[in-house]
Formats: sequence, C-alpha cells, structure tokens
Amino acid sequence: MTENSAVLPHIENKPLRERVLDVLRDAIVSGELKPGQQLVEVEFAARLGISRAPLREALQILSREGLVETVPYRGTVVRQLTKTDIEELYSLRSVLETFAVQRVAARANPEDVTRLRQCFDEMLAAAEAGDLKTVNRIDRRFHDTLIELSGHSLLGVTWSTVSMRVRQVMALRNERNTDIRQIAYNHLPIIEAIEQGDEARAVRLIQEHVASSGDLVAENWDESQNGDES
Amino acid sequence: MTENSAVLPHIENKPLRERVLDVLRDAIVSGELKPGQQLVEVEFAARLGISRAPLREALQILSREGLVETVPYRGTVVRQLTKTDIEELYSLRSVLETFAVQRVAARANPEDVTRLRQCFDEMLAAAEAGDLKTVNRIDRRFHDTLIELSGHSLLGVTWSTVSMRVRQVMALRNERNTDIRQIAYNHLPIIEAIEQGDEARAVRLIQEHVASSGDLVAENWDESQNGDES
DNA sequence: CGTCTGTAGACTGTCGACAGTTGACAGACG
DNA sequence: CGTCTGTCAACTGTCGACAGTCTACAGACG
Repeated sequence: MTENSAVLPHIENKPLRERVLDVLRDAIVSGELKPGQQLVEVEFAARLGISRAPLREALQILSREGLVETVPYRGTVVRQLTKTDIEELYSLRSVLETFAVQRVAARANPEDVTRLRQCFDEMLAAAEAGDLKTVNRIDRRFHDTLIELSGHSLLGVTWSTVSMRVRQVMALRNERNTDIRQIAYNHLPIIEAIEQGDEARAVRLIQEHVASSGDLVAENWDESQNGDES
Repeated sequence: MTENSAVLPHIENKPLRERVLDVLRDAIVSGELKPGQQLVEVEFAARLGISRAPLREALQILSREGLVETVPYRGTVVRQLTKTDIEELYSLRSVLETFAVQRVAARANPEDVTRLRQCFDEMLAAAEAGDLKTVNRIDRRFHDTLIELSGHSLLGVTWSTVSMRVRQVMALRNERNTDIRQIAYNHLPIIEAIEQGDEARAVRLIQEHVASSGDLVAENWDESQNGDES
C-alpha cells in the first residue's frame, strides 16, 4: 500500500445485464416504454447493441419485479396497470411506510430528523420556484429516506419494488396539478411528529398522506390511456 | 369444438428455467442446499442435465428473491442467514399478516372462516397423530390462506417471498419441540376473532402469534450452524 | 359456406463455444 | 525477507446459431 491515496473515479464494470436492467427499468418507470408494449428480444438486443442472453436475464428480473409480464413462447410485454393494481399498490405502500415510520418515530433520533428536514427544505425551495419535476424527485427521496432510516434492510428491498411501480404510475397518470407548495408542506407535520416521538400521530399522518395521493391517482385513472406501442 | 370433453391430464411444458427454479428453490428452502454453499454454474448445469443459460436465468430470480447472493465474476452462493435477517424477516411477516388479517376480519365472510377452520381441523388431527411434518405443512397453508383471502394480489406476491424464506429458516433451525398440539390450538382464537369481525383482536392475536414464533427462532439461532458445503 | 388441417413466419427457448475477470500462487527484485 | 509482478486455473459473462412453439392464414374437405 503506497501513501498515494488520491481519490480516483471508480471505473464501472457492471455486467451488461445490470446496465440493461437499469436502462429498461428507467424507461418503464418513466413511462417511455408504455404498458402493453411488446419487448421483442432480438429487436431490443440489437437496439442496445448486445446479445439476447444478458437482455433475457434482465427481463427475468423485471418480470419478477412486476414491471413486465412474460408468457412462455409468447414474449414479454410491459405490464398493464389497472385501477385495482393502483389501489393495491398504494395500500401496500401505506402498510410499508407505516411500519417504517413507527420504527423511526420510536427512536426519534435528532440526526434522522435533520435529514428529513433537509428534504423538506429542498422540496419547499423547489416548490417556490415552481419546479414540479424537482419537487417530485425530492418527494421520492423523502420517502426513500424514511425507509432507509428504519434500518430494516428487508423492508428496504421490498420498498424498492413498490416504490418503482408507484413512480411508474406517477409518470403515466393524468397530470393533476394541485397546489405544488401544498405538496411540500404536507410533509412537515410528519417530520414534527417523528421529532416528538409521537408514534401514533406520525402513523396517522403518513397513512393520510399516502391514502390521499393514492385516492387522487386511482380516481382519475383512465384504464384506456395506456394503449399500444408508439 | 367436439362434444368430447373427457378430462385429460395437462402436459406440462414449462420452460426449463421455471422447472430449474422450482427445483433449486425447493432445495434451498428445505435446507438441502446449505447457506454458504457455492453454486457453480457448470457443475449444476451438468447435474441437472441442462445448459447454463436457463440455469443462469433461474439464478437471477433466486438472487432477486434473496435466497442466493450473486457477486459479479465471483459466482453465486446460498445466502447466509444472520440473526438480524431473521428478526427482519419475522417483523416484516408480522406487518404483512396484520394487513391481511385486517382485511379478512373486516369482511368476516363465513366461507372464509370455513376454509380457515378446515385448516385448523386438519392441523389438529395431524397434531394428535404426532405428525410434526404435516402440522408444519398445514400451518403454512393456514397462513397462505389468510393472505389469499385478503384478496390482495400484490400482497400475495410479496408474501410469497417472505414466506419462502421463513420456510428456509424453519428448515435450518435448531429443532425446538414445543407442545405440538399447542401449535394447532394457537390458531383457533385467530379464527374466532375473524369470525366475529373483531379486527382489533384478530390483529393483536396474529401479531402475538408471529412474534412468539419469531422470538423462539431468533433466540436459539446459532450463527455458526450453517457452515460450509456438504 | 363453415370447419378442420397444414404450412409459413416470427418469435422465444436452449445450447455449446469463446472472451473476460478473479484470486492465488510462484518467482523476480529491492 | 518483504513487496511487487507475472502467470495460471477456475470460474462467470457474452455471443451467435439452432431447435421448438405459437399465431395467422390459406387451402382441402365435407
């Protein structure tokens, strides 16, 4: 070991399947690949400049995550999202976040609260600037942080699947521009309840928070909006 | 369509990866493949009489399910189970089952109760006969049924992952022969609470039920019991 | 004309071979 | 002797080719 400890950028050498996975996942949750669209292996492999093997391995995982649906000998399709799917998604999300909030509020660690407050501040700033996209990104970070702070790694991996699909729903929904600043302020009481270690109130607030956004999306969900491929 | 409607047995033609998946999953959750054991692709492909491609696709899924761990270029290993893993597993299990019980108790459907009672009866009969293996199998079925009756398909897929890993823990634990008949009787109050639509009590009972079995396993968990390969 | 059967095309499923990466060990060098 | 540098064997990662399966359509048959 020499004394040379200059910080060099890490050279990524992830297997192709992982890079493909990231690309496809992102394309699906961002709504770029629309529900119902066929994912023909030879076509996509060519488009990505790779062979079918790593692509197939990535598709297996996406299938397991519920983002695509694979029927043997028939191919892979981006999963359709029904109203029921969305209701289930948000109800499970509520259950998972409730669990996380319970654990975080029970500890009421000041450092945790600081991190959450930081999210809130940034979100508010973005809201003042009218930057909806950034607000949404920080909103995601807020909830991801909540899960992370629960210190429950299994909850973390479970959450990541649910979270991705929520993100997809957000990308596909009929834009419903509520008061953007209100979105930010909705998070404040949750942080305060956690800060005070008031578990019961924190739980009630997070449930209301998730339920209201879930209801909003579900009510205005148009089953037919996700037609066919582009 | 002719009038010939004789019921013929379905010929299974599942892709190899799915059959391989079932075989490997079963081997892992039954404890046949022990934590820490290396899964060398060429070796297993040869042992199963297939090529590496479908095996690899199956391994991707097992990895995503948390049963194995894959490090790029280094291979796949059956995942180790730490005490923390077990605590997380049972706490998440409790959360998921609580959610399911809430939904089932809220409906308090008589048919649902009948199905649960049937599990109980069979479990009791097996317990009287001293057949621990059957008791465990029906115990699994009881809890699976609870989830199924919740009518929440996303909860179902989430449960199946957790459930599998619980099964693995059961297979690997230091056998702790409690009163076998007591296991069966523990389920009865839960069923009764559901029958009466007493959501709060049903929730409390299921949480106690899961927590007690979780604690029992976690307390007696010996980290070193899962050494190396056979 | 309606129904069944055969065929063609476009896919997915599977395979065997080759390329790339890793960790361990042996030898060069100070 | 301790450290660094090749080299090697055992794997995993990736590829292109072939085999198997499905759907749709066209033609035979009553």
